Amino acid sequence: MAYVLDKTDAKILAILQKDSSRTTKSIAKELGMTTSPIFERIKKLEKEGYIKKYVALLNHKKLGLKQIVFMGITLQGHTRSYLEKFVAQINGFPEVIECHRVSGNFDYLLKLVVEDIEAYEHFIITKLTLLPYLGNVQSLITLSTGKATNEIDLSRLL
Amino acid sequence: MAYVLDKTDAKILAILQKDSSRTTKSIAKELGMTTSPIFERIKKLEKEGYIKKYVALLNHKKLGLKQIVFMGITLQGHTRSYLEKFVAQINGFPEVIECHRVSGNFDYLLKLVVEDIEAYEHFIITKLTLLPYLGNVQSLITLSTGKATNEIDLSRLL
DNA sequence: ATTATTTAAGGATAATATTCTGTTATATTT
DNA sequence: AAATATAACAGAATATTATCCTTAAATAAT
Repeated sequence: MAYVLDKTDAKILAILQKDSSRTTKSIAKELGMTTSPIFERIKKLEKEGYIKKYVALLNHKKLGLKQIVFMGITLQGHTRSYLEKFVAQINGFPEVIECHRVSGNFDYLLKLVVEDIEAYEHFIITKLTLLPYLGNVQSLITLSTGKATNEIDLSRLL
Repeated sequence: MAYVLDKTDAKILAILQKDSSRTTKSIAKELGMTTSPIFERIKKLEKEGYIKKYVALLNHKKLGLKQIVFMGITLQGHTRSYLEKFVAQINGFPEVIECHRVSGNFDYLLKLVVEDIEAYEHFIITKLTLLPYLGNVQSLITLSTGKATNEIDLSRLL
């Protein structure tokens, strides 16, 4: 039987997805509880898979990766093997941090983080265009980012 | 004078962006050092802003948010005040986790995480269409996600 | 070569994570 | 509704880590 979250679990998730360096003590205090149940709940949330992992989010601009690019891609063939091969190869490109199969005007939508436009061009020439069955490619160059978060809306559960 | 990363710093960042629950002890062992320098370097990386924050990544599907949608949006007016107002209002929508000003066929590219298509439609009707100056809207419904990470490519620094 | 400056090592301390036990509340069964 | 089983909590004890401090080694500057 599936484990169902209560509001306390939701609050813990809300806190941790904002700042996972929070201590159980600090969370316990905020929620008016002791550390034991908070600790146990967090462990359960991890074990049950509600928490996928803990990561450090880096400042990509400071690390020299200033350009975000989205690409809408159309493939020429759509057999299962084409699609699988495409995704497999995309997974090997560290520049690509997201690859979504979509419905609409493209087959795939990619998100890339690269140094600059020049590096983007280099990626296209040396990597992307080597993929077979590639159809149309449309680039969306990010000029600025107005919002960027990984926080899931949990208000429904709170 | 700007602080420049060495390879040890890059390795630490690479480790932490994969798993920030790693202890300094564990990292120290992996890099053949003691905990003190690792600890100090991490603190410096935080202070200098290379590490933005630590977060828990949640399993959105398990939390009932199964649908990812991208939206290409065109505005009717492009004065500064239009754009600023648009971004400000977008920031108030928890469904929208990313909002990028882009060049190309759209003005903005949005990424949303919602329960399902129905919830997406509800978002459009009750929230998006209330925005003034809205021009064309194109939806890209995600069918499946072949890759999704937050890990920045640090190979250049290693 | 000599002197600063930075970086690491090693150990000490403080804080937190983790475990354990007894208790209370909640739910289930009869 | 009473009895029983189950789950959640509080509080304390222990194990690990984080954090700080001092000294030594390494690197850079003079």
